[in-house]
Amino acid sequence: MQRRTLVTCGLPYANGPAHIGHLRTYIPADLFVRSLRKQGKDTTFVCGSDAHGTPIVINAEELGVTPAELVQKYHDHFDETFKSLNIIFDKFGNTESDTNHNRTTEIVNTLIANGYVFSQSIELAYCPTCDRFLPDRYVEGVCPDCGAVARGDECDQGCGKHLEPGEILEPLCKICRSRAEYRVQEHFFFRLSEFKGFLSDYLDKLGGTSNARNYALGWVNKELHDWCITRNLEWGVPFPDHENLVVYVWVDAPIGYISFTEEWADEHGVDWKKYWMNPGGDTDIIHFIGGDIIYHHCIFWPALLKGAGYTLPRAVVASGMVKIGDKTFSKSRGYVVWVNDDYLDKGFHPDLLRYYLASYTSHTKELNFSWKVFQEKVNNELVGTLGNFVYRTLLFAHKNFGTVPEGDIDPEVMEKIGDARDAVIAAFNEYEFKRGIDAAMNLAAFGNVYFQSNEPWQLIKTDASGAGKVVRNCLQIVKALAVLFEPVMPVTASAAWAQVGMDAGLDGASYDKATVEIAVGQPIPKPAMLFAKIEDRAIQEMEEILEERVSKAVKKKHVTFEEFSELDIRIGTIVSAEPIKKSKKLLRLLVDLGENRDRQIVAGIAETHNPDDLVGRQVVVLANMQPAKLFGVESRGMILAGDSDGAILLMPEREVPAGTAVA
RNA sequence: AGCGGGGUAGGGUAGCCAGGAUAUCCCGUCGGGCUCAUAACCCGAAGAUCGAUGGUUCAAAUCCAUCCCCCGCUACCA
Repeated sequence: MQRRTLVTCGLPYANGPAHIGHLRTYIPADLFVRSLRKQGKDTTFVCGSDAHGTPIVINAEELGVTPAELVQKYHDHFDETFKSLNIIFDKFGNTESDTNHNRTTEIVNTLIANGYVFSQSIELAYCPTCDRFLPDRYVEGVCPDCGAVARGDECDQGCGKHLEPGEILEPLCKICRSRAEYRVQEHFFFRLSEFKGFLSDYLDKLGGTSNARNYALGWVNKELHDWCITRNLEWGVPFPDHENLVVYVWVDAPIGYISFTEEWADEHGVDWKKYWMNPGGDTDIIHFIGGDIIYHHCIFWPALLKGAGYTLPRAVVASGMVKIGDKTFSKSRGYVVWVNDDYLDKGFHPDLLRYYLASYTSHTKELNFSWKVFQEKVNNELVGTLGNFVYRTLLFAHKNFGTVPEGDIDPEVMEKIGDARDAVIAAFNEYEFKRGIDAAMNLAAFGNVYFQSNEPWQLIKTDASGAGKVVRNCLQIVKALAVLFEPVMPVTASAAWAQVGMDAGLDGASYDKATVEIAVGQPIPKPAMLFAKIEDRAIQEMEEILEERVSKAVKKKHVTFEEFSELDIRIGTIVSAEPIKKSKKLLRLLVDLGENRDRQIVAGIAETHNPDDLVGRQVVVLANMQPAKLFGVESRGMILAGDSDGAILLMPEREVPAGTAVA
């Protein structure tokens, strides 16, 4: 009995449009699925929109629409965008579907029945000003373990520990910056800690990429905390018997993988349980995800599945993140390239992007997106090597023969093709997409050498059958290239396939077709070029768009005189200055601002200024700066300074009384 | 400072997990060839103490240790 494979992609969050970063996961996954099918493997490919969670609720609120409307909008957007790129899922679902609600409820109930869920009354951050319980990502406070400033769900700058709701100290509402208070509420927890031993064994055997496995093992070897799986929201899957609570989005999102499979199976008369309720059975589940959600897929998710008795994933393939111009993706800073606005709508062919993203570097490494590199790869590799070989071969064949001419296939040529095919298959199966594509591209380069060194354009004058033989060998290579490149560039590969006169489509063609001798007499129609060069102008335009987006993002808005008047800027005299322990940049200053008491101000000038030299100097101070604690020292004001290669302190032209106003 | 990712010819990259004999590929530079092909293609050359030091080994870009540097996020730059 043949094993079947289920491939999934991390669910796009239905809260914004698709950008290039998304594609780093989806394109290789699609490539992988196509490659499996070319090996004759029974493969199903599912994905869908992640519909729940706080950001969607808040964003919908701001836009004046319902969460459901917002989700539908982006669901349709992703669905269309993926299709435009020929990323073809068997099912692209939505975690808000009835199937997913039902499946999530069933799994939660099973976990409860199996004793893996317990309830506990916990204190949760509640903002009296906003009148709501604060989701963890809207809470800021102090890490209970290391004392660093932390986010509600993770001590992201200190010890890196995952924080459960209610753990954080001194909570602050991130929305209105006011002090949050704790209110007691009953919540439900998943006994993740009981799965430590299981996870340790499981991860040892987990397939996929090593970055996922190693990262997760690092966590398992530490301490696993039980996991709060309920939230105060009205949008999501209700927690059984508790109408005011929904299931945490990270529970129902991956369950989407199951429910999408169910929906697909129902539509095709297949039993979904063979996939998901078949532990130790004959199904391989492979998750493709971005490197940012390894924790959820390698820790929480397998524990949930184990606890509820479902099939465990066999592999997790985690892609490296995409950067832009060496900067991390950031919508707010303008470092983003949109799939539609910046690529498809500009008329670039989807296959080019597929090629670039899959072949530039190893799948697990960071990829620094650059229009310049994109252009170089297209023009040199796709146009110069692959496109040129195919076109020169086809045009020569068409002009001189019109059909596939007679002539034996060189054993050396067939061997090269066979080697390339094997290398491509092996590499793709190991998630080494670049290596596989390089192997295919090497075959094209070999084709150019073969054509060049055999000089058919000379032979044709004196020895037509000799030229024919060379041409048939080259056509064989073209045929093989079409097969090998189909997973990467399905549209272009199909075009090449048709151009060598194959009448059946390339879609169902197995890898083995690469070494099936091309039939003599098959018509070779007039070819069209597979790839067009990308002009400098087009790239320049794209670079300008990106630059403009970045500069727009950092541009500051105008302020009114009234707004400016709210700033209390005064001249003060530094009374004392001393370094702050453990900090290399900060000084603790006492400044006379003409008030009863000197102000304590923390300034980040330790690297450029000696404390002793500062005493007695006059500086310009923003006196009504929001007080803040830096390294545990309260700062009530801000010293103004030029920011150029270190701090350049602003000073008055001549000495004035401390407290003199600046306007 | 914490966490993450890196340091391989002028630029960008592969190889590192499973250590071996001329370190990959793309671009650039220099010289040559070809003219079927999208000024494409082919051949050749120069160019790398594989971040540093120490260790393991017959053998290290690859394994171990220590250190340095760069980038990103967060964070002290209030």
